Amino acid sequence: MKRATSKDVAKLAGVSQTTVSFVMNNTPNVSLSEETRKKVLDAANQLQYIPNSFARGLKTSQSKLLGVFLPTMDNPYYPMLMQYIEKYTARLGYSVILCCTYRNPEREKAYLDLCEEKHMDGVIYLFTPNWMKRVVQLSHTIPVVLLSEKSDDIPLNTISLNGFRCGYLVAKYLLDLGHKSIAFLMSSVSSVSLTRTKRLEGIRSAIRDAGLPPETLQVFTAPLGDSGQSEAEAGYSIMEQLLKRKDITAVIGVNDLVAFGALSCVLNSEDKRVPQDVSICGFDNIYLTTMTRPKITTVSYCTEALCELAVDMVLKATGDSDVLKLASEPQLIVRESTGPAPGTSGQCVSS
Amino acid sequence: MKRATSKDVAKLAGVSQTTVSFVMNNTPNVSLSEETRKKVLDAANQLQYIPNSFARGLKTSQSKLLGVFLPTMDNPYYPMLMQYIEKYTARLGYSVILCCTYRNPEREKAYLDLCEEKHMDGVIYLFTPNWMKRVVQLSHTIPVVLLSEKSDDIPLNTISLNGFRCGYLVAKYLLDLGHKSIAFLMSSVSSVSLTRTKRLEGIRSAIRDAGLPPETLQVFTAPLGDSGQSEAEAGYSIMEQLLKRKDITAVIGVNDLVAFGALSCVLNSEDKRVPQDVSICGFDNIYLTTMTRPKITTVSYCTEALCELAVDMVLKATGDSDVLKLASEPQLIVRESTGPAPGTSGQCVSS
DNA sequence: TTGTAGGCGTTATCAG
DNA sequence: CTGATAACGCCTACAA
Repeated sequence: MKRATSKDVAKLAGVSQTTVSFVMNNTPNVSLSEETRKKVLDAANQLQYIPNSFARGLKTSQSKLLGVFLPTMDNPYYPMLMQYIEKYTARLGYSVILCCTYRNPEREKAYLDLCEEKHMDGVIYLFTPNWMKRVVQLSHTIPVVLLSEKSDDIPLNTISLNGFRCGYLVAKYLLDLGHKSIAFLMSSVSSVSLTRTKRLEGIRSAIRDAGLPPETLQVFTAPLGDSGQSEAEAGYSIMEQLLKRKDITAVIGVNDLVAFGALSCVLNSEDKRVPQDVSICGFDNIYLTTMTRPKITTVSYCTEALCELAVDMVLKATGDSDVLKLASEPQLIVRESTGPAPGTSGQCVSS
Repeated sequence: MKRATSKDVAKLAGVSQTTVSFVMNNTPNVSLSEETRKKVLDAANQLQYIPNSFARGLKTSQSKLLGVFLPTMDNPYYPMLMQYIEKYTARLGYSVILCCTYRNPEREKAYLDLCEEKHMDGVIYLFTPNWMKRVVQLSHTIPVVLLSEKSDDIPLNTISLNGFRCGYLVAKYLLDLGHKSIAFLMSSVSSVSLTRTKRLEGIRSAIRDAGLPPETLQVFTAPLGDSGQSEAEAGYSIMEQLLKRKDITAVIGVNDLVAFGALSCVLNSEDKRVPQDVSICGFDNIYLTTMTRPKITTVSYCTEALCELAVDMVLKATGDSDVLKLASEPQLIVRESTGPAPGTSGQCVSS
């Protein structure tokens, strides 16, 4: 049973294809009689007419498709953003294609090609591209927005997550709480990402500003397993080591997953408590951080708003307009997993 | 700058469009000279020729698009399946459109329509549809596969998660461990789903088979917040109540998220320990279950294999062939969160 | 082995 | 206000 075409509708309604098109699209600057309109609508309904998007695309070269690039779904951060994007685009009449790269440049490139082939109306990157050259090239054809870390030398619209500021915020907060020996926990995948590097820089900067020595921060990187859960594993295993030491009083996970792993570890130890003995915090504000007890202190970027903004930018972009660079103002979300350093009176020195 | 078309390539290569088409598609039963082939390939390369999928679709009515329906991304179970599906389809040259319904029938219907409009080559449902009539209708046009609970009266290809068996497995396991008073924890969204009902039936059946009274199982439902994290919240808050009682020795979450919430609660209590005082387990085998300490006992359905199977079914389906019904054979994954009932010698009675 | 020609279902430009 | 008619870019008999 073949699908009804606009021609069929026209025939049934006793009008021309053109008229059908006008009615279906509510074409402006065309006024048709109520009668014709109704006739067409009825016919369309009766035949269950659904416009063929191929034909339409051929004419309009609009696909109503958006490509969303992400490295993995294993970190809930990405599905969360994905969902925000989907929720918003659906309202605008666009659909979303999942472009999961697994941090594999080949896959990334393949999806980039796909974007052209399918004439996607826009591309949103939730991480820093690996094929920068190709992405920039693509951006001449299709609007691209990066929702990740900003790199000044990239000529692409980007909404920066402002990793530096995130790191600074967290570190300043811990420093104000009296912590003098802080650990930064990275999984090995972390090293890849610009965002994560920036977070580290931010932390270091806060320490410097506080007049403390660089040794205040110690960085630990766990070897990587193969699967995504290894981020939490990483946090757990590094924390196991750290528990043997007396000096560390605060732990910053490179993201919430790592922080979660670290927290699990401490929760399982007999002698240490969070936050009385160790403070733990992360970045991203994924839902996990509110599901644990204690709930995890973290940094949020108003992700939903940023996602909507990214969509707006991508859809509004008119050809090669000026490159837009925005930075989110991250917010520290203090919850239960952080507190004054042990042996401190605990006054919060912040302004 | 307009995209190159096959006509451009033909002109540059000094051949006809037809030849270009032949070369690009490696059309069988056509042998062209190495020379022409190379000429065309070079020209295509030089012009960065990418076939226009609209035009191609218009002829072939294939979109190389798959619609994946899921209720939410908040439960990691769904992103996990989504990722499995994406990983596999990408290899087969298909892309995936995220159809997130938020359990809202209107959205679901809208996406169903979209599937027709975009001529998707297949649709995979990761939950039980709400517009069964519409889905069945759609299935006459587009292959549909359900990866969820089987309902005998639904004329759709389905891979059943076999919720009944899942419930049975878990219950039998706990019963064998000597538990005589078991709680089943549901969030209020759970009540919607067929899968979850089946799990409950399976549990009850196991109890019956063990010759124990129905009161062995007590069912608790938490009121629903608005967001997805409330599944874990539900587990947590119900567990808070249960901790005040002495009778319950084992808790089954309607899914891993609920189980996780329950676990968090117990972990935070002073007097109870998992699994010594309470056993906790769930369903789905999401990555969270291995991230906690103790790791959570759960049921797995070999989801990756099932996802690939679903994709195969959807792509191989030739028109209205016979409806295929498969059932997964779920596997109990015993981890650290379950153990013998308190006061039991703890022998495992299982064969 | 290669080229010609027609059509897929829309939209858009013109006349009427 | 409505109706022919011509593309859009590709595929595919069929012809050469």
